[in-house]
Amino acid sequence: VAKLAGVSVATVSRVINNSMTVTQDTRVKVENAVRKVNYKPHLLARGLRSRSGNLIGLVVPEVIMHAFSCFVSYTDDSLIEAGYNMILGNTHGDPDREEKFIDNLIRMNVSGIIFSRVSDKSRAFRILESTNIPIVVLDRSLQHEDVPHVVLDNYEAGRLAASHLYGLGHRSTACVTGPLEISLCRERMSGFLDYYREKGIEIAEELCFEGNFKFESGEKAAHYLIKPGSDITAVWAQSDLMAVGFMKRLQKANKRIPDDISIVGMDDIDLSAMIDPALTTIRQPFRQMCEKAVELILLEKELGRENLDHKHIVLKPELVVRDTTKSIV
Amino acid sequence: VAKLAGVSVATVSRVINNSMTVTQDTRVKVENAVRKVNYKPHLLARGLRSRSGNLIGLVVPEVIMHAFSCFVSYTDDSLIEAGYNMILGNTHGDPDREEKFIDNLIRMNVSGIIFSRVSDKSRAFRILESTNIPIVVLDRSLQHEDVPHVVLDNYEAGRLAASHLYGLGHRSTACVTGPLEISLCRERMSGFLDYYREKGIEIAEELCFEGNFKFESGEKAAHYLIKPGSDITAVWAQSDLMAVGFMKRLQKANKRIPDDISIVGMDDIDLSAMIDPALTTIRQPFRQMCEKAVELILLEKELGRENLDHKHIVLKPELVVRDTTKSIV
DNA sequence: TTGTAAGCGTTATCAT
DNA sequence: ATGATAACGCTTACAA
Repeated sequence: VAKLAGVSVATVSRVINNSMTVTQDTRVKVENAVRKVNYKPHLLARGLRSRSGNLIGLVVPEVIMHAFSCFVSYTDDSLIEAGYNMILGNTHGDPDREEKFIDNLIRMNVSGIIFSRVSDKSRAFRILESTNIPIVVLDRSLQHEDVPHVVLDNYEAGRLAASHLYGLGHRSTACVTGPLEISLCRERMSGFLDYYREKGIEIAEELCFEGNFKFESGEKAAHYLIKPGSDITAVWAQSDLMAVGFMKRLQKANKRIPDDISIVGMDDIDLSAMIDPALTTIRQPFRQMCEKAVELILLEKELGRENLDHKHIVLKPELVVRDTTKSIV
Repeated sequence: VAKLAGVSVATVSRVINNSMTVTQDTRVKVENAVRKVNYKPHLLARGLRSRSGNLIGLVVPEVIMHAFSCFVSYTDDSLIEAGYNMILGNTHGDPDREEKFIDNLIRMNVSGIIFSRVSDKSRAFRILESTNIPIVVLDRSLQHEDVPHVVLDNYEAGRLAASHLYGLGHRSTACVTGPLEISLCRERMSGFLDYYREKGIEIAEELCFEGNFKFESGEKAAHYLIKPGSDITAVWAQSDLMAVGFMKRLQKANKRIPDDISIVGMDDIDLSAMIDPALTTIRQPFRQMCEKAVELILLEKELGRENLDHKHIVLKPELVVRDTTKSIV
């Protein structure tokens, strides 16, 4: 290609990779030629030879859910910044697709995989163990796992919600969880329950409704939990969407928020600030999680998984008080 | 690799690519070997030689906006179905990033680019013209362009909103648009205005508020349009988010929806059905748009851009009537 | 039907 | 400091 400008292909490669073993003289010559032919190195061929491409895979269960579209956007940002390109896999919560896609990634020799697993049932790790591709688990981890990961302190999130409600005087509360096959949902619930337990209040099992993070399951939860005779004064939902569904059902039943029932959500999606009344919620630091995940995977690539000092990054949730919670003392 | 099982690499390649010039006998032999070593072809090396990889790029302005996260999800679905992998670029509405990313795609020799441009100002086409990579413009096209595209009939969407409101008896209406530098916003507005004009009603320029598709600009629009003395009875917002912002501001001012003012949105995002009252809106067939875009780009890859019969696919919007519009006759 | 060898666009090694 | 040349993992003429 650009060697039609005096030198050998090797030298061109050196110029492009800023090898310092090249004269200023020839460097300029090559750079001119490059500009003239408008030459662009082929990124994939590069990866082929040097055994290290510029591709990093991101695996998420559902792009259209707010939390994950944040992951997609923010991870992409950080990767681009670091000079990588992102290849995205949407598993739709299906372990088969998950496995298939990860297989694809391996076959592309990606430099790393950032992985938000479908559920605790994910089998995909078996495949990954046989390679030495750097991997970081994002958001959905298992407690006992040794794999590097970046997660929220979900137990603390539960305690935070509980402490806010308890502080406002609520003694009779309920909890709407995500799918309990996802371990972070169990952790959140434990945090919530434990806090109340420490205060001498045992939340009955019937007051924990298992939803699926979506709007409709929030509505269902309200239907199930708020019966005539129920004395619940507050609820924590493990996603804002469920919280909003809960509110909608309540408003239909002519309950007033927060006067009759206080509600806390989780995630702090845009919607939370838009609705009326605006939702009190627990914010997850999505952007920071993605930044850390990218940092970690780059580090892992450089040092090897074994030599990683801090393989486990745990970030803190933050309480955002708006208008759906109210003191009842 | 797997040629340690009797044959030559060429034969292995033939087996894997289902070349029919191979004996059932050796085929079985090779397949066994492949299974034994758990051999996986390198997808990128493949693309290098055969000049046709399995990668297709998707360029969107903002992953976190609902419409675009639909594009991401649905396009990925269709691509996976067709045996491709998607590489995603989030341009954040920045022509520079757009250009840079498209450059990257070209340098990876992707088999195609599906492209939802930043705005009419996008310079990226200049780069693309110099290659013969198949390209399909999704959603945001320019009227006079010859590039293959898949778009909504935005003019018709405007007419649809207008005809619904006119049919309900609304004679004094306003319109909240997206950024007018995006041509589809202008088309939508024209459709809306033209319909009313044909009925003998000229909508004054001051009654068209230019927003940016987001919630806040809907609030601003309401603040601007609904002054004391204004006799507007209905509004069309070019995005559901703006419609919801509009509603929120109205509710704050103690206007009743739809009794005092009818509202029509656009997109039919999940939120529309969640809020109270549920939003009447114009639905875009996002899934279908993505399917068509993938079909088109595959066809373009096969036939060449010149031999494409139908380069321009225009899909129809659909009115979804809910609770924010009401007859005033 | 199968093997041999060339080639895709890079980088890495080894002379020079 | 630079040039040949091999190599990366695959596909594809062409020859056998």
